[in-house]
Amino acid sequence: MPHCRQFEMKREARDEQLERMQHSAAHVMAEAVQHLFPEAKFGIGPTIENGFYYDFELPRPLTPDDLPVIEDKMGEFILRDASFVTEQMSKKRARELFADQPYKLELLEEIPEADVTIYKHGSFWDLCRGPHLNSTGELRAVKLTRIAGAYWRGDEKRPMLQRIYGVAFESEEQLGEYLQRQAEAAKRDHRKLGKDLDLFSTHEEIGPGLICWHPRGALVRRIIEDYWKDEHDKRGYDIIYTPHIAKLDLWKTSGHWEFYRESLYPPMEIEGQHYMLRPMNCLGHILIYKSRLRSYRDLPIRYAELGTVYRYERTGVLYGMARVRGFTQDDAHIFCRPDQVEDELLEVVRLAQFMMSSFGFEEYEVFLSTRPERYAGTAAMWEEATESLRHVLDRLALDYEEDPGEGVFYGPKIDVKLRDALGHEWQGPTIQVDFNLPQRFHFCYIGEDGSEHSVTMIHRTVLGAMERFVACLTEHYGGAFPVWLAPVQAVIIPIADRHADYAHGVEADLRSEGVRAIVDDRSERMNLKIREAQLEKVPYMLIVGDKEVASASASLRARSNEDLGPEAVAAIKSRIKTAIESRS
RNA sequence: GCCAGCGUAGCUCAGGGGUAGAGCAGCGGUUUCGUAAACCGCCGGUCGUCGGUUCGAUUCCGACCGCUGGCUCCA
Repeated sequence: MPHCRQFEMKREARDEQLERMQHSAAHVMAEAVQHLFPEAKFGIGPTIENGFYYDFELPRPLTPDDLPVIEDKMGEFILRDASFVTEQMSKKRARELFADQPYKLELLEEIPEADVTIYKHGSFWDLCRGPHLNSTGELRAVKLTRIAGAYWRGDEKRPMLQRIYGVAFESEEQLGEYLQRQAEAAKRDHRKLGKDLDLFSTHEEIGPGLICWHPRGALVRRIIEDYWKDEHDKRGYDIIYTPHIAKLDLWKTSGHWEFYRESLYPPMEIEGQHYMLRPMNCLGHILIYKSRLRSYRDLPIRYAELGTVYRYERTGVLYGMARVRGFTQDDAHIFCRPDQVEDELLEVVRLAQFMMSSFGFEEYEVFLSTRPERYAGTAAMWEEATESLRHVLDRLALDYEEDPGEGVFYGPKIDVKLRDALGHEWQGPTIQVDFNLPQRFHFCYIGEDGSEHSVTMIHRTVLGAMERFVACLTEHYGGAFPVWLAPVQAVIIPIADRHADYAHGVEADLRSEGVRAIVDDRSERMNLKIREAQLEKVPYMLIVGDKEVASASASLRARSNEDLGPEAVAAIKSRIKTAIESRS
């Protein structure tokens, strides 16, 4: 592969043989493309987490129909079993070899060493560091998975090349398993489950990236929000509400207008004043802080809001509920004295951890983002705050990765990232120190000495945004929400119409104890009702027929497909209540 | 925003230059059933929108809207 770019992402140690295969498959794919399109120009072709890709400039756009043709060609080359041979040569020599390959020439210029290596097999050669298989015949199971456009060197100002993605495995069985896993992951896709489980929708008439929460999705959200509010009450937060629009001048003062204009919805004019839909919640919180003088004794002040914000996102980036244009952040702003910063940060990270574990996320990645090129405040302030963040992470013995220069312009931050079913990484909780807004809005507190002191401001979410969080949660559980979050916790299934009254009695009994139970009293067969409840992933099914009516019981079935047999209604009730209380 | 693909009934999908079809859902009946789909009948669509080519367009072409896979971006 062209300069064998190592993927910078942290990756588990991979089977080296597999890596060689994927690497070699990329070369064979490039060879096939070269045969089919002699005028092809080659970009780069690295291995990635689950396979490989190669970028090409071609005389015509590729369509999905081209993939099998390329695969067939690759099959021929694999059969020929050409050896991979490496050769070291001077850059001068390489430039001659790649004289008609502008992208390769560009790559060559960036290699500092005097000599480079190329790998050859058959009639194909490529600038590459290796390693490779011994010969193409060692390739066992290769499949091209998709085509895509990709900017040369990831720069949207440069030409868009055509990228072909593929996977390679050591056997057909492994390839089959991989495809099977992909199919299973697709079933967890929140966009599919959102429709199947009737959780949310978007509408062309409303606009892309704007979510309508259906009753069941809204219920899941409400349970999360209620839990969130309770936990914030316990931790000394004050829950507030602030407006969704504000005068443009406010956003000019904050710097948002200047820094994020591209992501803002344009202002609207009302009574000769320009107003703007908010992209963030912080300004209302600041104005509440500033509504009176604050004493050092008042701090820290923690204002929390489930605040809906609107940001313009390019259409191509929108993704189900995970990347949208209107979303509700579980936001809070902490105003504190410099000596309180570290403890506050510590408590916020703990809260984020607590929230993640409450919702079953045991695996997530933590990133510390440091000072970018353009920044507010002073280098010393950044250093101090970054050190506090680092210290907090160390005190909690959290594994984290540093993202140098990836901080927001106004301060360093800690991000927690979750993965969805398809492997995408999404930012969940984020904790940011802000040096910008305190300056711009001059807020302060009165110290023991009676004079004004500057306040440190922390922005934070512990879930991220409700839309994205529910999307990740749905995928995490594959739609089978734990009992405490399940929109419907129990379906009571009468076997025949004559059992309906009893079923409704059981329903009322469960509901009186806060269990979300419904009776499926349609004139349908029990089998159908069970099937549908299973598909809806309802945790408990209570089947009631003659025997149950006679014994004040119900025959219990769990969505795990277990028939738990007959059980007294009182026992079922306490079983479900225990599950709810343990949040399992 | 960019590259490619897609858009047919509420959902999943078939079809294809002569104005459309299945299953499920819905509605009306029949059935009253013991752990993942009972049976019969009916209703249902300007084939995403607008424009063009054509005697004729849902089908071909273009633009737009939306969705999908990537790229770029992501406070």
